[in-house]
Order: sequence, then C-alpha cells, then structure tokens
Amino acid sequence: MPRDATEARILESAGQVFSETGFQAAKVRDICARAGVNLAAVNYHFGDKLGLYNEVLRFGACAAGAAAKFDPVLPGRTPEAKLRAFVHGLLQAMYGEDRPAWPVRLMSHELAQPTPIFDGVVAKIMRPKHDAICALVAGVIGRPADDRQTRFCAQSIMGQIFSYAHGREVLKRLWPDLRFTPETLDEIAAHIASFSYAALKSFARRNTAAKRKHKQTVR
Amino acid sequence: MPRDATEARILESAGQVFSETGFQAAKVRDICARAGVNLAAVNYHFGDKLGLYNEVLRFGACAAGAAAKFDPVLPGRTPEAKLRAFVHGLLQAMYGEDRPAWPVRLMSHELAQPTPIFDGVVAKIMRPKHDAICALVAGVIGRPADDRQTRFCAQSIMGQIFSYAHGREVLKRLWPDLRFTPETLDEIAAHIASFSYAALKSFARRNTAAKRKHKQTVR
DNA sequence: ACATAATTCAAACTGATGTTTTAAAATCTT
DNA sequence: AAGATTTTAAAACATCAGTTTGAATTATGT
Repeated sequence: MPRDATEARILESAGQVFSETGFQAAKVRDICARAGVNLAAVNYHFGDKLGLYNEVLRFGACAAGAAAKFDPVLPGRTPEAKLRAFVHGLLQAMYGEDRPAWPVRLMSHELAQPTPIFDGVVAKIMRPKHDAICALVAGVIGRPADDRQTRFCAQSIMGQIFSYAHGREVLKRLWPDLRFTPETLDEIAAHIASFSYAALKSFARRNTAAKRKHKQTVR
Repeated sequence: MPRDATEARILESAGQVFSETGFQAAKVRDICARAGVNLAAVNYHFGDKLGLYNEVLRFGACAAGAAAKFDPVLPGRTPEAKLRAFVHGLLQAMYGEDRPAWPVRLMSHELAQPTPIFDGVVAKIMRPKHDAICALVAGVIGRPADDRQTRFCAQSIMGQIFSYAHGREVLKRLWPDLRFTPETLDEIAAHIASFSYAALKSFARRNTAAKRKHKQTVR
C-alpha cells in the first residue's frame, strides 16, 4: 500500500535490506541510500524504523499470500492433482521467477525471532493454507480435519514445501548444482505431491483396515 | 570447550542471548549480566563479540551433533526401523528434555542469515546425516545415492524433521495444544518414519515397474 | 611469603546509528 | 500567481553498545 513513488521505493529497498540482515542489523542509512532518498524520509513517511518494518512485513506477506492463489475446489480433479496444484502454488509464490526473493527471507527471520506482526501473518496467510491442506488430507485418509493423524500429515506436507524455503542455505551447500528454474519448480511440486499422496494412501488403507478390524471385534 | 567456570558461564548465557535475538541484536552487556560476570570478561576471554559467537556456535553445534548419535548400520533391523531410529535421533537431539533449547534457535538464525561458521557446521554436522539418509533412501527405492529422485526423497524426509524445529513458531500458533513430551517425540518420529517409508515403497514399486517396462521395450 | 602472572572490575572512550531539527525546494490549492 | 502545505535536504543530536584502559584483586609458582 505505498501511497507514492518515494514510499514505494523505500518499501522495496527496505524489504531487501531487512531480509538480508534482519530488523535490528538493518541500517536506515542503507535503506535510504538504496532507495535514493534522504535519510529523514523514513521517519517522515513511516514514523520510525519499526513502523517501516511493519509496513514492509505486511506488504511482503500480502504479496506472497496473494501469489499463492490456491483454488481449493478445482472440481473434478483427483485429490493428487489438487495436492500437486496446492504444492505448486506455494512453491511458485516463494520461488517463482517473477517473485522477489526477499519476502521469503524475511519470513526466515520472523521464524527465528517473531515480531508482534507475525501473529497476524500466521492467522491471515498461513492458517488458510493449513486448513486447506488439512481438509484435503482428511478427505484422503478418511479422518476428521482436526484429527491428530491428519495434522501430522499436514505438517509433513508443509514441512517438505517450506524446507525449500527455510532450508535453502543448507540445500545450497549440500546440493549446490540445484537450480530453481520453472521446470525444477514443477519437478519439486510433482515430487512432493506424489511422495505425500503415496504416504496418504498408505495411511488411508491402514485406517480402513483398522476400522474393519474394529467392527469385527465389536461384532 | 570452556577452560574455566567463567568461560563456561559466559558460553551458556551467550548461547541463550544469541539464540533469542541473533548475533547483531544480542548485547554483550546482556550476556555478561546473565552470566554474572564483568562486562570486560567477554573481550578478555574471547577477544571480541564475534569470537564469542564463533565459540558458542561451535559449542552448540557439537553438542547437538553429538546428541544425534545415529547408528547407521543397526544390523538386522528393517529399513523402516532404521529410518525411525534416524528420525527419532534427530528429534531427540533437537527437542529432548535434557537438551538445551538454544542450539536449535541459533540454527534458525543461521538459516536466515548464515555467518562464515555455518559452512563448517553444514559440512561437519549436516552432511553426515544427509549422506546417511541418502544411503538409506537409495537402498529402499533402488536408485543410486546421488540420484535426483533419491535426493528429493532425502529432502522430503529432512524437511519433515526440521519443520518441527524451524517451523515451531508457526506450529505454536496453528496447533497450540501440541506438547513436546518424550511420548510425543516418539509419536512424531513414528509418524514421519511410516509416512516416509510408505512413500519410498511406492517409489520403489514404480521404479522397478519402470525398469521392467524398459527391459521389455529394449528387448 | 614473595613476586609474578592472570583475572576481575569500574569507568571512560569511540564509533555507529536512529532520530530530530531547521531550512530550502517542490507541489498543490484557490 | 500567491500562499499554504507537503516533501526533501544537510547537519546536528543523543543514545546505545562494543571495546579499551589501568587499577585492584586473586591465583600461581618458587
């Protein structure tokens, strides 16, 4: 929500600087220099450094959240296709070529040390994704959406996805050749989807088997 | 490797403070106050703030790495049992009741903004785990250890495990009731192992089927 | 017990950095 | 176009925080 060109430029450079160094270590002088604006502009437009950070975080989270537009229904698609679309949407939002890289890195800092804004980000951005994946998982394994097994499965799927974001510095060292081209993104999404769907199907089989056995013993 | 009581106290409090706020935002005055030592002690014993941080990181990484003692052979066990032992070992190292919580949080900060030390940590601590899980995966799915599919599977497993560490602030908000008791740790390890093993087996089936088909067409 | 070295302490120092100030320039309003 | 308001500019301010200093204290070795 930048109101004019100056604020927009500050917001953009602030996103970069904050994401590189975190809130504390980021220097207002750096941000202003990169934005090509005067030092006082930050205080004038955003009150203080923290005010700017809040705005940046909200801005970045909204951008990322909006990018991961997930059609939870996709009528007529198989659960695996839905899962794959979901995973791909999130990966795209984080690693897409048209996406700036800084919102993800900013989130890494928030994960390490959440600011008060983080609550809102989780509630508005993460929670919907989480609920969507829980519903999808629940449908496949045949358990309620708030079931313990359902949640562990949802965590397993989310964990795989975000490992490519928050574990990128490890990945970069363990697998330096991996490039995040659009094709690779497709490949990763396909992998996570088929990996997870196979696991879910196995759980589904086990669950129905257990249910049948339970029926038998009750009878 | 603290040489005396003062250094040990500084190291301990520094671990806490650094893990709470990251390197830059951590204040030497805080660290010294918590340790109950004079402000100058840090510079006297560790040269400067960065020297202390290096020592803390090395100390924490070693402690965590040593704790995750994984017997990669475990002769006679099934692959799934091995996988479960592996997962449990890592979770235990990160969340075990006897483990201090700060090394994990410190790693979160390093993931967000690696220091030069991080290279060494990955090489010495992460790489062995990664290689071990790659070998295990390779054995199950019937592909080489440096195969692309193998690596994606390894990433999927590692991602699930570390999601409980680096995603804890999200998890805390999305699933506030979850408590990390020893029983829960067992439960999570069992879940990740069976989730992943089911996925791996499915890949194994698909791979052998593809191989057979390939043979057929070649013939 | 003494001398030497090692450690601890309180205080001061220095540079960095967020913020404020005051004036000039630009923009908008009527 | 004139005046008012908003925006930019350069410099100064004030505080915070890592480091240094030199004296006081404690430990060590002979």
